[in-house]
Amino acid sequence: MARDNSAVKPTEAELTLLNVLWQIGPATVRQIHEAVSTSQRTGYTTVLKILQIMHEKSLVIRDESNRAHVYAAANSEMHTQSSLIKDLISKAFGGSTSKLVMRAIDESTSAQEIDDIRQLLNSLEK
Amino acid sequence: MARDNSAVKPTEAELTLLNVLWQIGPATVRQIHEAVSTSQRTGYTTVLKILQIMHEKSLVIRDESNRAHVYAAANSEMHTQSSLIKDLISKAFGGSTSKLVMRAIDESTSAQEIDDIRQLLNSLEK
DNA sequence: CACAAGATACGATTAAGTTCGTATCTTGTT
DNA sequence: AACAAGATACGAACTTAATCGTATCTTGTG
Repeated sequence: MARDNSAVKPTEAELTLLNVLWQIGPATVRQIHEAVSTSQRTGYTTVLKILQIMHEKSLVIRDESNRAHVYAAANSEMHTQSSLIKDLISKAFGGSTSKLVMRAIDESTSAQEIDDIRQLLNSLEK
Repeated sequence: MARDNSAVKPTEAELTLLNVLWQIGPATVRQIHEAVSTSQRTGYTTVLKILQIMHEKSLVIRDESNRAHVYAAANSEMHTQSSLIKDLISKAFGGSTSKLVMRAIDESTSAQEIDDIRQLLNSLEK
């Protein structure tokens, strides 16, 4: 029986690749490697290997119909973000969402962002 | 030259011990081990070893004046929470605090917590 | 002052994550 | 059909984390 992927927490390197996939959509190893290379130096086979491991963990799906396999994130960015945030809330904030929000907002938070958050709260009124 | 501890991200096991220290204050290995044992089975020397490593990393300070060393968190809970949250925002939310807050609040968030967050926003008005 | 209780120190083991070199396979083109 | 380009697969090396057994040290008490 395959492990439920929604419980798997991506590692740091894996998260980097997921960010690429969420941004550019399904892509070949070459494309992913190129995208990653703009911000860091990483070998092609390293990216390949990590994608293969992610495939085993079901963090990505892949289309093998062409010679160059096409990888895509198995879960949405939203879903993964929620899962990461819940993990942090339980491990470092005693389960309190409001404490986390309090720590998240600080002097470096722009007025625009604070406004966005206010809007969100208002939309919860109903 | 010693590494700046504010850049060190505690591992999961380390965070567990820090949570204990923040809760009960400076404590001996035995006390920490006892506190941890209520929720998980961990060997005494395992706790000791992790504390020693944390000491090397300057995540904790220790008073060696008594035979049983007394450990204390080197940084406040607030400081560490802020640092963990910033790390997550940059790695999984493209640097957007508002996106993180949006994901943090969901159907499981209590009315009380939402109210607390609203209060926080109001206090930012000025 | 010896000893036992209980403390720290140390080293070994295991697992996971990251990286990359090399081998092998596939396929379009000559 | 052979070759070269470029793809995947595989395995090894290295690092960090986590766990714990054993050795050693310290000290109050008889």
